[in-house]
Amino acid sequence: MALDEKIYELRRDKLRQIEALGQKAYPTRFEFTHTIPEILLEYADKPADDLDRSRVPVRVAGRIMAIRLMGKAGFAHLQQGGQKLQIYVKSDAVGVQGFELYKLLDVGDHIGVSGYLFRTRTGELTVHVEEITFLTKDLLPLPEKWHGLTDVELRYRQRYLDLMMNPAVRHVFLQRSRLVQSMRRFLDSRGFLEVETPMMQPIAGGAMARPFVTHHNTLDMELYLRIAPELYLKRLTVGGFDRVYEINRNFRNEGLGWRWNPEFTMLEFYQAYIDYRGVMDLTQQLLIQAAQDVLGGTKGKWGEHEIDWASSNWRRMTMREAVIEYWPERAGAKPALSDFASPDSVKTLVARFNSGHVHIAYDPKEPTGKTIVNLFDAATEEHLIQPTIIYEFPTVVSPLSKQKADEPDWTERWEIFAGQMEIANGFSELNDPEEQRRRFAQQLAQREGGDEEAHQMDEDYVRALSYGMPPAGGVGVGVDRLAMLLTDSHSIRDVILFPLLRPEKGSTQEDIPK
RNA sequence: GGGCGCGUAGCUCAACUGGCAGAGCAACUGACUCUUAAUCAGUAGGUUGAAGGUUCGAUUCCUUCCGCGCUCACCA
Repeated sequence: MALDEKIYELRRDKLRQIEALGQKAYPTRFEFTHTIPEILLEYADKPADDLDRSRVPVRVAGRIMAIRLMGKAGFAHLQQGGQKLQIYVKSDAVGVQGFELYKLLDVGDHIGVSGYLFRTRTGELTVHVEEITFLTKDLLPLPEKWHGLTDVELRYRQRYLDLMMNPAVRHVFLQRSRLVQSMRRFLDSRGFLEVETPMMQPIAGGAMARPFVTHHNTLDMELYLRIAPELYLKRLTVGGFDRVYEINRNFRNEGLGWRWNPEFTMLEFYQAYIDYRGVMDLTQQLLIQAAQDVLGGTKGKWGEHEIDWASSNWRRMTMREAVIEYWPERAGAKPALSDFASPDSVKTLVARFNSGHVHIAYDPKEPTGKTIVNLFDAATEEHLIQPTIIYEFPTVVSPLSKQKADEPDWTERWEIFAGQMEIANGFSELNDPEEQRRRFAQQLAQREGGDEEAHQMDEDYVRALSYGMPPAGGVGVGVDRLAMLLTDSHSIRDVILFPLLRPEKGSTQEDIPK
């Protein structure tokens, strides 16, 4: 028998003894006067004399995180809302039966106590307990008390223990919640309507990624988990919702990594009658507001760096300007704008870039715009720590964006980078149905050329555009990555409560031997 | 899929060059009515991830497998 099974049995036995003392094993409620955070807020600064004079009566509940027994008295710490409060239990005050109950308690149990507040000799605010109410038994032992839980796998698999034992982890998820609230407040106050669009889609559109596939039995049809809500949100702008947004999960069947999780949360919003410049400004404001709401200021620690979200610290440059700006010294003289103009000149640029130590893959068959994006990623991404807006993206990688009026090979599209991550993507929405059909056809050709991520044709979407979609700007914001940046977390798994893990052995039906 | 690293008690970690598998916490028993990493005395807890190999002898060296982490590739 493993130790935790022994402890389980021992504690079940204690639970029976607790019942024998007249307590319910799993009571349904406990009336409290304060939460532990409320008590700390109200009485943390009250001197001992005041407490003795007023004898503040309290009823509080919490989980026992430490317990010390000394003959006929003892101390314990209760935890609630991530905060701890000490209780003092002595036989004289709780009676023989009450003290028998106290002796049957373990670290991890939930109890409620009533009594009054006082300060110990060392000055710690403490509840002088007069009655203990047993609430719930912890049948399994908690992690070790001062090293806590550090095993990364256990932290993710048993996040509840992680949250219980590691206050910093709890704080990250509180911050994440604040972030989402901030974004909702920002958009709601500007007249945006929050909507929910399909997660299961017959065509996985709106981004370039491999989708998850599932099957609906009654309709006997293949469905894809969405890779983006984009095409549905834009159908809503056709329907007359001029300002819409959605905060929800996307699913992409790709690799995992420090900034990639197969399911991730994205904010997408669309506003009619403004272009990519309009949503660029709006998104910058949204991010600054979010930073202020989460950080309480504009500056946040990011590893060895400090990211400053203040508007004065943002930079804006075109993709081509960025490649020029961050062109590595060892690759020779900086390119000129004209070097991006033709397939041949871009090919020469790649050759020059690769003559340095860096090397990017180059496929002569791929469209020139794709090559330029590869060049951009290789040359600049590591430099983009502070908030930076990169605008004007090649048309060939932007099948849903409007072209620049004077340069049809380029679109009115931008991305925001910070902490070496892409965190937002926006553009003037392509609303010409015929051009949209041509772009889809172009994507199909790439798909036939072996690009599994190329966009699929969506006839219903083209039909919607044919009814006339107002000019609009739209944006996607990676909520998880933004949460990482605002909480100094360096793995996306640290901002997702239950990140995807390989299933635990013995956790599924198939693993159980017959 | 490639590379690097890790796997020892429930948790956090030791074990020298290959030589009797250990400590703290948690657990159990006892003492203790202001402790807070409570203290003191005692008890129990292990197929060292698995299988095989080398060796008088393997936690240690080798091989394969399993699991996990990091990283690269894929991810516009």
